[in-house]
Amino acid sequence: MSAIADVARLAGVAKATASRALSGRGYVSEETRRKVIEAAREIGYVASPNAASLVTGRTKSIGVIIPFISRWFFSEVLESMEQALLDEGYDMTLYNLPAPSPERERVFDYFLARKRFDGVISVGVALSDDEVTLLHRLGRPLVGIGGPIRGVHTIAIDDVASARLATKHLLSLGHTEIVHIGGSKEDEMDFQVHSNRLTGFYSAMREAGLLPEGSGSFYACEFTMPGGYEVGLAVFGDPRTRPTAVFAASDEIAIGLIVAARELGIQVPADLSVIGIDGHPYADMFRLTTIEQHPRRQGRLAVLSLLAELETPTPGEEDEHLTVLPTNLVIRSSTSGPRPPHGA
Amino acid sequence: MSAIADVARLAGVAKATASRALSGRGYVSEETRRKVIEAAREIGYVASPNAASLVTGRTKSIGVIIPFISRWFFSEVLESMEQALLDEGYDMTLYNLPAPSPERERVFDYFLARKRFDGVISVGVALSDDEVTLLHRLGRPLVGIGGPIRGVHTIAIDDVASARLATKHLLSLGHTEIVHIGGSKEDEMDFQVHSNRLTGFYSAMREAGLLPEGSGSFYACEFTMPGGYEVGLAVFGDPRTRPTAVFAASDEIAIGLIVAARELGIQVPADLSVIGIDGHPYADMFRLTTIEQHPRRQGRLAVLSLLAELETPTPGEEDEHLTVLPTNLVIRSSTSGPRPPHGA
DNA sequence: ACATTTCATGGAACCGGTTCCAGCGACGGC
DNA sequence: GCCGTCGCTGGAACCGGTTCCATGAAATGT
Repeated sequence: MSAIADVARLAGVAKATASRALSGRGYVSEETRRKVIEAAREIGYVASPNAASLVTGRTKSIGVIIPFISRWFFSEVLESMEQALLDEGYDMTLYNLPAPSPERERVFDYFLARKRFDGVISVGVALSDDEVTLLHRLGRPLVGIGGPIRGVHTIAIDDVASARLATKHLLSLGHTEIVHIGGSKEDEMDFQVHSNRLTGFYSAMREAGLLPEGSGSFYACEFTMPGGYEVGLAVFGDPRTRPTAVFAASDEIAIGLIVAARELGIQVPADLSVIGIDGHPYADMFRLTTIEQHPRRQGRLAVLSLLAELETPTPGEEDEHLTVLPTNLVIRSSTSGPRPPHGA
Repeated sequence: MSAIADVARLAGVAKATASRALSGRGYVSEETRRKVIEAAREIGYVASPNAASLVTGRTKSIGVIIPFISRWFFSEVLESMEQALLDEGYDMTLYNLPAPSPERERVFDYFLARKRFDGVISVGVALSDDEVTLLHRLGRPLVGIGGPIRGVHTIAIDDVASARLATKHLLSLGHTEIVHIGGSKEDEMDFQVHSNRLTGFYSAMREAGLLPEGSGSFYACEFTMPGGYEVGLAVFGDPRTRPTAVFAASDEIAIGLIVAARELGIQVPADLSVIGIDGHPYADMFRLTTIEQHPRRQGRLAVLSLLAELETPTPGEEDEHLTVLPTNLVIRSSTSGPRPPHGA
C-alpha cells in the first residue's frame, strides 16, 4: 500500500508538504497542491486514519451503546443518529448490549475504554457509576438518551408527564374505568420508563379522585405488539375486568390490544378507548390516538450535542443536565367518550 | 494519558518487554509479566488500538453497509451480526445507505476506502462494479447478504424458490384465483428480491396451468404493514378484483392485508387465504402461514464466513460464490381451501 | 532602502504501540 | 567440557501520518 511518503516522492516535495496539501491545513501553494493531489491520484493513495488519529487524537468515530436494535424506538434513534453523524463526517460503531452482563463489562473494558472514539452516546441504557467513571476518565464527551445519568448530558422526554397527558385525555372524555397496560418493573432496562409511565398514570387518576392503586388497574406485559395482544385477550375476555378505556405504555402494545379487542368483537372506541405512547408508523392505520415522542429528534439532538461538546469542551468536568423534549397528543379515532349505560 | 512506555518504566523493563507481557506474544517470564500487569493496573493504562493497528494492520473492526435499520429483516440481521462479531472480539461500524447517492459515494471514498476495517459486510445492497473494485483493492475480505455481487461471497435465500413454495401451497389447497402483492420493481434496492418473488409466483402459476401475466394478478405496494393494508382495502373492497388467496411478498404486507380483510368483514381463511414470507414475530398472533427465512442465521453466517476468510485468505483473488440458506413453510391458520361455490 | 510580515517548504520529532535482531545466561546433549 | 538450543530481555527500527521549528523568498510597510 502506498503511503504519503510515496506521494511526496512522486510529487517531488517533502512529506510535510504532501500532508499539508492533502489535509488542507497550513500554507501550500496552489501549484504544489495540484502536483501532490495528482500524484496521490496516480498511485491510488488513501490516507490511513489510524496513523492520523494516533497523532491528532481524533478518530472521527462515535461509539453508541443501545439495548435493542429491532425495537421501533431504538431503530429510529439509530437511523437518525447515523444520518446526523454521517452528515458531520463521523461514523458510528454500535454496541448492542441488552443488559448488564459479563459481556457488557468486556465491551466497556475492551472497546470503550480504549481511545477508539471521540465520544460516546448511550441510548436507553442506565449506566452504572463505574461505567460512567470509566468513560469519563477517557476525557471523551458522553451524552445519553432516555434518562438522567450522573454527570452526563441527557436527552429525554418526560415520561411521567406524557403518561399523565394520555390518562387525562381519557379522563376528559368521561372515562372512569381506566386501565394501564405496560412493561413490568422487573424487565426495566431503560431507566424508569415503565415505572415512570405507571407513576404518571396513577398521578392523573388520583388527581381525578379515582384511586387506582391496588385495584386491578394495571397489567404488565411484554413491551411488544404480541405482548399487548396476549394481555388484551386475557383482560378484555373477562367481562369483570373489562374497563372502558386503556392507556397502553407503547403504541405497539396499544395496537396489540386493539387487535385483541377486534377479535373479541369489542368495538373501538365505542366499547373501548385505547391510547398509546410513541407515534409509531402503524398508529395511523389502526387509527390510534397516541402521544408522539419523536425518537428521530432525540437522536439528532444527541448527536448535535455531542459534536458541539467536541468542538468546545465544557469547562466543568461534569456537565449533568437533562434536555426534555416535548411530546404531543395526536387524536385519532381509537378514543371517544364511554358508551352511555344501557338504560340511559 | 499513560503510554506503554510509562508502564515499562514503572515496571523497570523495556517497552518491548512490556508489550510482550501485555499482549501475551513472545517469551516473558511469569514474574516479569506479573510486574508489568501490576504496573499497568496501577497507572490505569489502556492500550491504544490505533497505535497497534498502525503496525499490525488489523483493526478488529468490521464495516457494515445496510439500506435500512428499522425494517424487520435488516434489524434482525444487524442484531445477529453484532452479537457474532462481539463474541469474536470485533466491533461493528454501521453505514446506513438507502440508495446510490452522492452521500453513498462519499462514504465509500471517505470511510470505506481507508483502512479502517478488517473486512466489510454488505447487507441487501447491490454494489456497483466500481464500489466492489474499490473494496477489493483494499485487500480486505467482503461478504454480502441478499444477492450475488460480482466476485463476492454472498449469503442469501432463494427468493424464486421461496415464492414458488408459497404459491404452490395456495395452489395445493385448491386455489386458482391467486394474487401476488409485493414490492414494485421501481423501488427495488435490495437486489431483485421483489422481481424474484414475482418471478417465482408467475412460474408456479404457469406450471399449474394458470396464466397470471397481464391479468390483474399482481399489485404493488410499499413493503410495510400500512402498505399492505392500503392495497388490501383497495383490492378486496372491489368484488371484481377479490381473489380467494393472496401471496404477499412479506409478512408485514400479509398482516396489513389481514387487517384490511378483517375490517372489510372478509373471513380469513374462509373467504381469503393469505401467505407471507419472513417468519416475522407478529406472524403468530395473526396466525399467518408463512415461509420463514431466518435472518439471524444469515447474519451469523456472514460474520463467520468473513472472519474465516480473515484467518485464512482464499488464494484466488475473487471468490464469488453464493451460499443459499433454506427457507421453510410454516402453516398456521391464515390459509385453507377456498370456500366451495354457493350452489355446491 | 530597510525592517517586518506573510507565504511556502523541508527536516525532524513525535504519536504509541509491535517486532526484528542481538545478546546473554542456563541447560541439555554428546 | 564444549556447543547448540531455549528462554528471556533490551535496543532500535518501524507503521504512516501530523506538526513544530527553522529557513528562505516574496510581499508589505514606513
